[in-house]
Order: sequence, then structure tokens, then C-alpha cells
Amino acid sequence: MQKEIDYKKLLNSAQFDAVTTLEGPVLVIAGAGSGKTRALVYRVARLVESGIPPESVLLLTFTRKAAQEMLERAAGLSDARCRFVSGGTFHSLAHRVLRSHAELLDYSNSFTILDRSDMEEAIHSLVPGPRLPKGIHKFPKRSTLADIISKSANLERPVEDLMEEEYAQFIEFIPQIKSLETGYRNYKQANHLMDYDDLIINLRKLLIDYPDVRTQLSLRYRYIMVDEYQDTNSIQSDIVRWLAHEHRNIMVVGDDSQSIYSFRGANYRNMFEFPVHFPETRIIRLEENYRSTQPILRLANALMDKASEKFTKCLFTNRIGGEQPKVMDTMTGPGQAQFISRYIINQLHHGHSITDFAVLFRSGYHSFELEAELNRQGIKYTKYGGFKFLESAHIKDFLAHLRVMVNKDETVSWQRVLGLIKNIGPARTASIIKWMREDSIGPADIEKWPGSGRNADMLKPLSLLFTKLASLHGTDPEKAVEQVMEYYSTILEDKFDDYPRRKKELDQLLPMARRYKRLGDFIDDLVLEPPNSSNELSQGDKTELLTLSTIHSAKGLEWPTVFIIWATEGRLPPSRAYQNPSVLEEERRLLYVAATRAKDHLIVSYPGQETMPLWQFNNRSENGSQSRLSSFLNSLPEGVVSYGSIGNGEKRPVRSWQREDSGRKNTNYEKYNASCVPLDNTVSQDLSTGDRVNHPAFGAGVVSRFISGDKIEILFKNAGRKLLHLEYTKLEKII
DNA sequence: CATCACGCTGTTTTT
DNA sequence: CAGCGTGATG
Repeated sequence: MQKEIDYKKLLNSAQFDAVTTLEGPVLVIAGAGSGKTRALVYRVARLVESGIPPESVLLLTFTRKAAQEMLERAAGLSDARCRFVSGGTFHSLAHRVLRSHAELLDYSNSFTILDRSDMEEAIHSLVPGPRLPKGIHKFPKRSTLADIISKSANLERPVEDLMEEEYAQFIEFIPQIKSLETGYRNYKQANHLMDYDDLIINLRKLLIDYPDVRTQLSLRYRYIMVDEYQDTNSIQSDIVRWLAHEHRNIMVVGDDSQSIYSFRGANYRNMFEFPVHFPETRIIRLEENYRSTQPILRLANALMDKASEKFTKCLFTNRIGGEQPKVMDTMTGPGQAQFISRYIINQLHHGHSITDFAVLFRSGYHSFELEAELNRQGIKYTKYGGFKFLESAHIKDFLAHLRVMVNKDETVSWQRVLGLIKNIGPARTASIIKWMREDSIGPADIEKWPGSGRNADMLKPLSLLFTKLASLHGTDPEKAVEQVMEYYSTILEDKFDDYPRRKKELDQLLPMARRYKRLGDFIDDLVLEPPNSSNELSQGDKTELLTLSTIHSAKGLEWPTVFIIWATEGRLPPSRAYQNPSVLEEERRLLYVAATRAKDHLIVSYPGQETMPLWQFNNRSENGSQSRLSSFLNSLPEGVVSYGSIGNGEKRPVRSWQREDSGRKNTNYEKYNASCVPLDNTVSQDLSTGDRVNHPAFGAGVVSRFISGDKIEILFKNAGRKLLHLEYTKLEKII
């Protein structure tokens, strides 16, 4: 099985150094497309080949999938035993360790992991009842609260400092939020819950406070590699230091210019600090780029040239020629969608394949218009990012049932499970949970619950639930999923009108569950490695749409042609305004990452006339929006990019329609949501934002915005919500 | 007590 | 669009 590898021949000299320096601390600064993954894969192979037991090698990556793929490659390359190398994320490592040592930290070893939405729910439930004095300002909502608390934990900064800087809107609530933070912490401890942040923090605590755990781990993992080091936060970098404390065989690989996770506390300065902590560090630079043409690299270099802090490196390639990157002003949002899809169609006629293209954008909803246009043109695409599988209500519901089976003290999930039953709301849920706690009676005794206003109508489903759960105690994951499905599908059908779609998604859980022996493991993995939204399963000949943050975890890493949608947006909160230098730095790095994914063609497209969706416009002052792009473009030397624009006189941006017609609030326009598509529906063919339409019953309306790939929102005068599901095929476009 | 209809507000990214 | 609060209804 073992094969001889000629490392010298297969690697360039910098890569060779990285692969063959096995002992001591190594920092690899790997520019975009410089064969970083290749270096890691070969190094794993080399380590195993040189006789080091695979179990004592640890490869920490950004996603577990990434680790598995690398190990698989290494295994194919040389020694099949590479598969036994330990690989995963910081979170999965922390999880593994904490499952056997959590008791040291006054946690049960069978603690429950809270995903982001659980965290929000828990925090929300701790907010004191009456919503605080009805002042002018509103108390932050649960997602913001979670943001603040999580960020404070990740950055290890007191809530008040953080809020003064980044959440200035809410400074008046600092005392309440501080006590909420403490309350949340106590709640987690009391109920044996850990959120994502706790996993990391508690692992560090173990490493620092318990020398025997530290030595044990250090002895176990004698050779450690960390990928995407620029995306670690300072707690994770502490972990790296302590893990390597005994043997100092640690290689970190990253690119400070490619840090895209600062919003969750990632600190690319870890790259600079590594040599400080390990003075004997060997620094290796990978600067030869094997991906892009020279003009694209020139843009990338020029972009980073202006960055305030960086490891100086300069990407170069031996490829000659290539087109200059193009910055395309498409005037309007619809224009942008049309431009991109026409470009693709045009190229398809010239022998390109549909998989040659990728469109990168900043956030989920930027792609909506494009998705609609691609659908109309029959161009197949896969979208990564945006809504998460785990976040959708039906998945959360389902998971909650599984969770209470594993841990019957799990209040958050109980609330969810019980609340799903008819006529059981917050009050009775709380009462039942209290009753279960205090009387510690077997769940089959639900009949004895002394709830107020209880009657057969609620007792019947309750006892059904409890007998089902009791009968499933200790069964295997497959059976559990099957049975919960049987119970939950009635509720599902009742609760959602798009029942079939959600059922189909739930059905995916069954094959997943089969791979596990213990239900708890299945749940942990779902939380630690949430599957992407459903279309991940359907790959094939498709153009890819990606949010930038999914780049590391999405399948493709490079494409012949890359479009970047760099949309303008509405006004940002003060802390996020583009005048803020750190925000600009963040944007700069994002643009760099996006640009360097392109092999041959790079087109940055933006709607120059800033098309804000109507709903956004209505809430904003006139001068709400700023171009994210202009500050970068202005700073580039001559000739690095070329400019183009399309004129599109006919389609007017939403904005001017607003001005002429009503001039301000749209309160006399009611919302009307319609399912757009099917594609052969001629009426929907060429609608775009700003178009006026006519409906026989409701009169004039205007296309407000795209909701998702197949829905548009139309604003009508005098049409109430009840009309939501009305036929809209009678819509006529008014030219 | 639970539920529903309504109106208002605010939106980036994810392990 | 979701998420939130409010007030009426059963």
C-alpha cells in the first residue's frame, strides 16, 4: 500500500521546507492559491511515513470536512494509515476532551451543547418579564443580546467596554445586559449547558488549570498542525500554545490577508504573535501562486499594499497573459442580474461549461435577484450559505425531541417540545417543567400533573408524548428518529403549510442517524457540524453561488470565472460605518479573498445607482447608502482594473419611483407576497424591482424586492394581509 | 391561558 | 421576510 513520494519533485522549495521541517514551531505564511493545502497534505504523509504513529498527529482545520478530505488525500498519496490522524475543528477537539473531563469544571460529563439558536432562546428566557421602562429606545432583541455576550466572551472584554465601542445604541442598557450575562452564565452552569464559546473557553481552562490534563494531551498529540490560523481568536491561540507546551512541534498555516471572520472575534494578529510566543519559530513564505493569472494577482497585491498591518508578501505566478479584472457598473440591481446571466449564457455558447462560473457575494440576500434571473434563464446553480439547515423551525423542533430523550433535564428543549402541543403555551409549559422537577415522578404519570385548566384535550396528547418518549429510552438513534418522526409529522402538517418541503428535509435525518450508535453523539455532531442547507446534497453541473464566509467550507475553491457582487447597502450602525478604519480593513480582506479565487476572469459588479430594496429605503433617510467599493478603487494604481458599465435606460431604480410617487413612507401600501415562478408563467418572466403591475382586484402595485430565489414581494395600495395567498397570475405589467 | 390578527421595525457574515 | 409587542377573542 505504501508508495514512495518524491517530495523534491512534487513541491516547490518553500513547500518542501514546510513539508520536511517536522520538529519545532513553524509558521507558514501561505498566500492565496499558493498550494497551502497541498503542503499540509504532504506533511501529514511525510509524518506518518517517517514512522510517527498517526494517532499522535493532530490536524486542526476550519471544518471537519476539510480535515477529512485532507487526510483522505494523504492516505491516497502514501500510507492508508493517514486516515487515523486526528483531525477536526477546535470545537470538535474541545468537545472530545470535555466529554471526559468536564467534571473537573463542575460540569456533568454529559453536558448539552447549545447551538446559536438555543443560546438565543436561553438568553431570551432570562430577560426579566415586563420589557423594562418604555423609553424612547428599545431593549436589544435576542440575537443582538447573544451577539454582545458571545463577542464579549470571545474577545475577553467586559460587556461595558465592548458595548461602548460597538453597540453605542444600547449603552443605556449596560447594567441590565451585564446582569443578563451573569444570569446566563449561572444558568448554563446549573443546567450543564455549554455554548460554542464555552467549549473553547473551557478547553483552555482545562489546559491551564489542570497540568495533568495538559500533559496527557500533549503526550497524545505530539505533532500539531493548524490550518487557517488567521481565523483563530486569541483563546484558540492560547489553546494552541498550551497544546504544544511540552513538545513545541507545532505548525500553523495561514494568511493574514485572508482573515474573514473578524466578526466572530478572529484575530489575524495571531499570525504576527506566533513568533513572539515561539521565538525559535521557522517562518516559511509560500508566495508562488498556482491559481490565477498575473493581472488578477496584481489586483490582489495592490489591494493588500494599502493594508495597515500585514506580513509583507507578494504573490507571483509563472502564467503569462490574461485579462485585466473588470469593474462593472450595472446601474441597477436587475441590471446586475441580467448582466451576469447574459454573460454566462454568452460564454456557454463559446464552449465554456456551466461549472466554470461562481458568483461570490457578501450576504445571503444579495443573491435573490440573481437567483430569480438564473431561474428564468434556466441556468442551474447551487447556493452555499444563507439560511442554515439547523436554524429552520422544523429542524429545531425535531431536534428538541431528541434532546429531551438524551437529557431529561434540558429545559430549553422541553419548552419547545411542550409548547408544540395545542393549548399548551408558556405558562403551562413552565408549570409542567416545574412539576417534573419537583415531584420527580416517572413521565408516564403525566395524568397527575396539577395544571390549571387542564382537560382531556391537553392531557391526551401529553400522555401520548410522554409514553412515546419513555418507550424510547435508550434506543438506538435510528429508531428514535423514526419514532419522533411518526409523532412529529402530525404537528408539522398542522403548523406549516409548506409541509412537504420540510418533511423532505427531515427525512434526511434518518440516514444520518444510522451512522451513530448513541443518540447523544448524533445530536452533538449535528450541532458541531451543521449540514449546509438542503441543496448541498445535489451537486452536479451547476454554477455556484457562495456567500464569502462559506468559502472555506464550500466545495469549490477556485473557478475559471468569478463574479463578485459588491452591492451597496443601507446605512450601517455607527460602529460599522465605512469611515471606520477597521471596517475598511475587514472589507479589504474580504475583497482580497474573493478576488484570488478566480483563475482566469474576474468581474466585480456593483449597481452604481445603489438599488436598495424598497422596504429598506422606506426606513432610511435620503442619503442612506455608501459604496463599499469606491474607497478601494480610488486607492488602486492606474491600470490595475478596467472599468465598464451597462446603460439600462428603461428600468428605473426603485428609488426614483419612490421619490416621484409618494415621497415618503409607504404606509398606504400594504404588503402582498406572491410565489413567483413557475418559470413558464409568462407573467412573471420579466418582472424586476421597481416595475409597476396591475391586479384586477387591487389595482396598481409595485414590485418591491426579491425574497428568495422564487418569490417576489409586491406592494399594493389597499390590499390587506388576508390576500396573501391569492392568485396572482392576473398581474399585468404596466409599461 | 392560548391564540390570532395586526402593526411596526430592522436586517452580514458562522464554528 | 422575521421578530416583537399589543389587544381582542375564545
